[in-house]
Amino acid sequence: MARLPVYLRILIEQAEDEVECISSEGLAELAGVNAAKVRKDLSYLGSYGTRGVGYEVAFLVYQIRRELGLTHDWPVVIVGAGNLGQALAGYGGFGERGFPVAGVVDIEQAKVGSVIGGVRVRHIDDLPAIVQSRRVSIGVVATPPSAAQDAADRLVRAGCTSILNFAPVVLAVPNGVSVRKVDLAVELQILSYYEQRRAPVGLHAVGSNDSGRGASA
Amino acid sequence: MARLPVYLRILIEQAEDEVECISSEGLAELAGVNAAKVRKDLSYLGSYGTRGVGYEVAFLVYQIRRELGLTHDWPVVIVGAGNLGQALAGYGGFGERGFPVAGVVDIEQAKVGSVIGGVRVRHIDDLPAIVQSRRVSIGVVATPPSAAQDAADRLVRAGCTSILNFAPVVLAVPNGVSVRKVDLAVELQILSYYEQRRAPVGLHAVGSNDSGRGASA
DNA sequence: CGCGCTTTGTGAACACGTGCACAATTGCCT
DNA sequence: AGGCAATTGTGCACGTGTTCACAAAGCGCG
Repeated sequence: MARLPVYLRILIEQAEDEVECISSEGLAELAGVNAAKVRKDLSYLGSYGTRGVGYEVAFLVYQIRRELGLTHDWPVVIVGAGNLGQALAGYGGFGERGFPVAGVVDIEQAKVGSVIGGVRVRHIDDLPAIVQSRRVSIGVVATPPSAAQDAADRLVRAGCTSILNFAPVVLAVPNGVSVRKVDLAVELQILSYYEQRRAPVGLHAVGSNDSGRGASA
Repeated sequence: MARLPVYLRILIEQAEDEVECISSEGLAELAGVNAAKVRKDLSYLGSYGTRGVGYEVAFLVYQIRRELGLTHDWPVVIVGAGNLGQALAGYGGFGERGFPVAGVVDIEQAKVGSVIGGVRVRHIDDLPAIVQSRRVSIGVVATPPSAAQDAADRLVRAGCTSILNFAPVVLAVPNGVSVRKVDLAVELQILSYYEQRRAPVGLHAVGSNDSGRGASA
């Protein structure tokens, strides 16, 4: 269930605000989803709330962390030290959320040696060493499209079993390797689709034609 | 349909390789989906292939572009000139795919004036002017979480009707405004979920337990 | 000119995720 | 101690998206 991470983030925020208990309805509103869905998701966890009261925030955080495998850090290695790779390495959000950057590698010698976000860029030939020594199982592909499949192959050979792919290509990987794709242009194209439907000829925009994630004000 | 952009990218690639005609099965394999799904998606476009032959690539590209509203460029404005905002602005992929960066704004005067990817960072107070003069309808939120809602509000007030949100928060927007969220940490957490399920106690990893997007090699 | 091969387009079964509604359970207040 | 209000957990119906399977339709070859 792809909603658990969202719940988790909200619950952690609530915990920081010293909220000890939250109802499914409250959590649903914060997450922008249906209350019944929240309950079903949480009950699927086997997690227990207390009827008449709600869910204990700290306990839920623990349970979701456990379910998501976030009881320990997952170091990630970034392949590709171009614009995107640099941004990802420099973006502090990964480390904070339990995904420290174990290394950044690139195929170009010219990029090797520079330091990004406290991590020195190493050559892609060092990938197996990094993956094994740091026990990395998640690789991030931040290369140009033409190099993405090679990057993925190298990650798999080095022992990574999960790949987060930012390149706009469909990666072929062996069975047992998970791939998730983030294609920024696709997101924009979906938005443009709704934009275009909104006002076909520049006429009065009408209808509640949102992307399915818009919330009323 | 969120798959059209994927088809489009593949078809454009095929066109560059001088492929003139493609079958639903071929396209399906390249896109990593079911052939029947491809046919249904394309027939939903009202687009016509020729039975016994396949689809004419150039015509399909045109049709999908039309459906997605990609017959003209959609300038975007980026709010937040931090790590992510800089990367997005510097990332050439946007402009190439029809989404030129019309401007980058930040609330901090210290960031104003610097040039990123050929675009000068301007103050967020200039947002309405940029949006109106460049006819921007898509805004990108690349701020820290705490500033994201304010950024979204400003975008909406300035006249944007679509928002691509990189901040890990649920944005509240008026009806008629589309929001799409890209949360990098969530993607990693989903991967960690599968990682954790893969080898509960470090035992022999088994099964075809992929994320639903893995392709066999 | 007709036959067979290939591929599209689509009707129908199926699976899945969603949302409602309600019984069960808990805590609180009297 | 008992009743009431609040909230969870879940059976059920519904809508959506997916997949199969097959008829319709075009192309090439004999």
